Amino acid sequence: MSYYDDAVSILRQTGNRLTPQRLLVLSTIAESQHHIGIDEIYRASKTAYPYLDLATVYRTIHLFRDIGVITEIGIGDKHTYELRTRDGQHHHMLCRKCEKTFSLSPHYLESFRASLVNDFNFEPDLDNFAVAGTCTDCKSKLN
Amino acid sequence: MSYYDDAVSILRQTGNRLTPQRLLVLSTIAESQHHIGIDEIYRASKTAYPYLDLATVYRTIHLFRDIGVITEIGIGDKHTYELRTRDGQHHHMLCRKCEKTFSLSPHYLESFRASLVNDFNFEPDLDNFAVAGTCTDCKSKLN
DNA sequence: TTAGTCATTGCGAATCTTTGCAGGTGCAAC
DNA sequence: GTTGCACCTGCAAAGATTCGCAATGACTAA
Repeated sequence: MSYYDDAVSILRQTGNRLTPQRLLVLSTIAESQHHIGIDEIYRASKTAYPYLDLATVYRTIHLFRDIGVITEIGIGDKHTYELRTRDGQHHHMLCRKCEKTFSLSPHYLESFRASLVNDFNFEPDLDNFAVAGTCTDCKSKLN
Repeated sequence: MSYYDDAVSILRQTGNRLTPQRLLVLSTIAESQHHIGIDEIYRASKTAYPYLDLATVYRTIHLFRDIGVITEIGIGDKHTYELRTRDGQHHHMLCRKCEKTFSLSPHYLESFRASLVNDFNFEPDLDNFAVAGTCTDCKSKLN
């Protein structure tokens, strides 16, 4: 349960309170094996605590995103979320056609980041990084 | 008025119709000097044609985005739009603190794109590309 | 352990975005 | 110039997201 300790310390460090609702939403995301959407987070969490309000889920998700506990991935117009772990840091490629997602090692972005820092003194926040495009399978199906 | 010709031909090529509403929205975006949000597009276009419906603006914007006539830039949770010109192709860096945006030449992404194509045979769509981060000014103010 | 403070919650309402449908209209074919 | 048809639009209603506020409860300090 290291995600729990990490998240707790981040919440503490940033001066936020540990509430049952937040921990519930956190565990729902952590236990999901894939990216999970707001609606699913709400539904799953609500079974554990029926008084949970949708607005609270939205607020919690945005908080978690802003303090770096979770990663937001834009799939089309829909947003999904995923726990951000200290070690397993990765980015995403997602296919516009089949909507499958693929992981991407951070090293692919390192030279890009370096050039922005060097040339513009701009520090990009690439934590929530996702590229859309066309995957191998869908490319071959095009012919 | 080359944006007009470009957009018209793209609409034609993709089998879409040229309607007054679409041309109106197009010109509103083209005449705006900066990124422009849905609400502003609606307000400005509605003065020219009061029957224009918000739903039509949304549908038009999404169409334009999907066929590549405009670029969508996510600023925080808000989306803004900008005309995509053949020659002046560029990407964006946007500062989370001051919300200013900066242009980025496509060449910064070329090696990134190339490595995705080589290593994964994944063709990224980087047309609508924007990175968030911290700009020079805001970085220096942090101290 | 207790009390006080202030962030957080649930609720309802406001706002923003999308959808379904019936009528209108661009455009291709004649 | 006319016609036909599929695409578009405006409208209204649904769905998604955010906001305002009063009550609650997590945390700090003693």
